[in-house]
Amino acid sequence: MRKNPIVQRETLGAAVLQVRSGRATSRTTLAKALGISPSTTGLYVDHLIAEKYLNESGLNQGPMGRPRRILSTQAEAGWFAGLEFNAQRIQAVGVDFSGSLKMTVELPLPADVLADQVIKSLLTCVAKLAETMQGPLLSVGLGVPGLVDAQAGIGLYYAFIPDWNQVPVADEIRSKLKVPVILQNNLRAIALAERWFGLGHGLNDYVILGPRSGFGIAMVQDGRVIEGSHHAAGEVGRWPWPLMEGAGEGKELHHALSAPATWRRLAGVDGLAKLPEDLRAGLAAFADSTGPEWEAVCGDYARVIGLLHMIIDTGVFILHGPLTMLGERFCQSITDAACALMPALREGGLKIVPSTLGDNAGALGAASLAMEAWSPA
Amino acid sequence: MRKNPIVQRETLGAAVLQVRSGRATSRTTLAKALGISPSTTGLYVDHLIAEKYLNESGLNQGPMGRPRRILSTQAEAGWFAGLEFNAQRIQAVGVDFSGSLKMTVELPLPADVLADQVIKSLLTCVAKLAETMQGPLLSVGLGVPGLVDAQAGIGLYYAFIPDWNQVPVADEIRSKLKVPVILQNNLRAIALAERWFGLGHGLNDYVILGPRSGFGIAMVQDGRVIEGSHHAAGEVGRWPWPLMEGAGEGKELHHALSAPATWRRLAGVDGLAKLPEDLRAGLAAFADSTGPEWEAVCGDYARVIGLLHMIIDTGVFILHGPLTMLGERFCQSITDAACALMPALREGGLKIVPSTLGDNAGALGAASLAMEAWSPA
DNA sequence: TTGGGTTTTTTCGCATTCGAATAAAAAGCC
DNA sequence: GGCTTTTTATTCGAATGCGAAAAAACCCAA
Repeated sequence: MRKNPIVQRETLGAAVLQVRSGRATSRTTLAKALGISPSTTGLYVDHLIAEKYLNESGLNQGPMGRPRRILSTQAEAGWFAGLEFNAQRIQAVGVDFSGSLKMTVELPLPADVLADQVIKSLLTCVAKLAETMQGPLLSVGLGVPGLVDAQAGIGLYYAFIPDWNQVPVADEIRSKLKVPVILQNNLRAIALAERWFGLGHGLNDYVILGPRSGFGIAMVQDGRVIEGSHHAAGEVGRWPWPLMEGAGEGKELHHALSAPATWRRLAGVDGLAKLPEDLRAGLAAFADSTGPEWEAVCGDYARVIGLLHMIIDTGVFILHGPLTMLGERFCQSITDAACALMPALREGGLKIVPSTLGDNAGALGAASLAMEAWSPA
Repeated sequence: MRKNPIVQRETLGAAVLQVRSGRATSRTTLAKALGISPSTTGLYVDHLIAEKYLNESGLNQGPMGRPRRILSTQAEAGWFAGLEFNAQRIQAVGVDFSGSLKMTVELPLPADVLADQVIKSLLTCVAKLAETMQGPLLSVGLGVPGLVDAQAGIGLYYAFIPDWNQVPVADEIRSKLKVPVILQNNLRAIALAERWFGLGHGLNDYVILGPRSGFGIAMVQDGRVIEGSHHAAGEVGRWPWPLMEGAGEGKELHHALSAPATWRRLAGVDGLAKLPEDLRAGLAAFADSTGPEWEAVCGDYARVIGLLHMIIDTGVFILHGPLTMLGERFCQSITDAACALMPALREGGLKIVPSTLGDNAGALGAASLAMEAWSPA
């Protein structure tokens, strides 16, 4: 038997993350992934197995040599809650310790909802999840709309909930549930969701395009989400647009590229026209569209994405939200238009792809937050 | 006496950096800055003093308690070379171990210079510096124009030196001088120069605006320079401009905002007009200018900076290069124009300042690279 | 079946790093 | 001047993490 006392909780958490993500499958690969020695890694793994967070699930014989003892996360060790909301609804997911989505809950919010009630409803969602999820709740991730101070756990501002100003959501929920609560902006949470549940698996640099009721982006550089000095990185929705004309009401990127605006432009109707009941379906109808409207929309997207690409020189743009219904062709049209407008992009390898995640990407991202933040007691 | 054997070279280097920058002035503050225990810090400092890299320069009595034993770097311990070049000239600086600029060398390059001769000339510059600098050369930093793979030490591409393609500059120079050689793009080196010699002292997030023969930016986020997946972050010069018109020859940001273009626009002459002999002086003449040309130039700058600000939400923009001759008022005009065009910026606290560094900022940045990379043998 | 080759895991001694306690150096205060 | 208070630096035992070497587990070939 080996010596027992180990303490670095943070490293234990990191080890679990590596195993859960599949980046590390054995003690040796885990050692490399964590950058610590194989001997120490052995101790950590022993500890985690003793505490029932990990287990050994068989052997993996390579072409030669002693086979690896495969490590995997113990699904029953507990679960993570991912909560995301906007002014209309809360979406919540329960994810087991292995990182598998087990349950989704959706809760509509009344019109003109206030911060207090949002928090209460968030707790309701967790309670609902807890009814079916196995084991203890380990931590909670929160995807919050608007400006967010992730470090402090405070929701700074959100236009569509009147009193959403300097709300210490994280503390409020932590005090009720007695588990760690981690906060992040909606869209930045989605960036994490891509890493854990979507296309961002092996990626270290990518940008999330989030056209919903407005237009914003989230950037991942070197594996880290960019926050900005004022927590406002990626808030490009208030770019004046079209750029060269003067500023004015309605002349912002929000009004040109949001999901409703995109539908209106494709449908060729003005701002007063009623939106379809189901916007996603409404958009899907245009998946095979052509013509000047299509060109115009793609052109605007191309311009914005082109500019972004030349600034931060990232690898991939992942399109999110309702507009994914427009499919691959939409992304391809944008790529083509961008390369036509900006010859420099041809070499740079511009790549735009629709996300494979659905409507609950935000909640999944919140769950990712929870997973990334957790470490054993 | 304490025990002697210490090995973590990297930590020793980091300790010297903290002392040199003035962030740490005593053993205790150094311990905090490095995130290691005071006891260990004591050992490291002893070692560095024994090796003549640091010394104790008196006491600093606080309001109470035992006074701090002030640590400082030993200027005579050696020196760093900072080299920067473009197609016209090399600039080189010698910086002593305390980080003080001691010497500058400038060497013009012949027209149509090739990579080989650039490298030879770089070595000539180092030799010239070595004649007067005291102590051993410790490391060399290189500010290279164009695309650069900093990690690999390779100059990838530069339009104005014909055979500047995949040049392993770092290795070539290292093999001659037998000291570490660190590479970085020109403008990104300037970003470091601001931190060590200029306005970026306490800053962790800022953007360098570099209008010279073209237009590019360098971004520092959380203390780290952003490189981009293809080493091309900040290469915004090929943005189509004016944005909404189609692409075309000469319709790029380069051609609107470069230093020569700015002069031409302010002077109201077309692209064929001859540039003044001394562009800096020529620009300085417009420092008190007004009128539609001034407005137009500031408007374009305002648009670009505004867009950038909303994307990466950084704290400060530092203007570099010849246009600093236009002074504070230029920056103020841009700020005003940006806030007029983009109401969102008013809250965000947009701040634009001219750099206090002169023409040798690139070389100083290269020297900063050298300092940051060095650690004792 | 036995022995070499290869890769993973563990053992074991060592030493760097830490923490708590101690010493040191000054100021203020009676 | 001695006392306490406060902050900085050092001492010293304890222990975490590392490296080298050994052990383990598997393949393959003779």
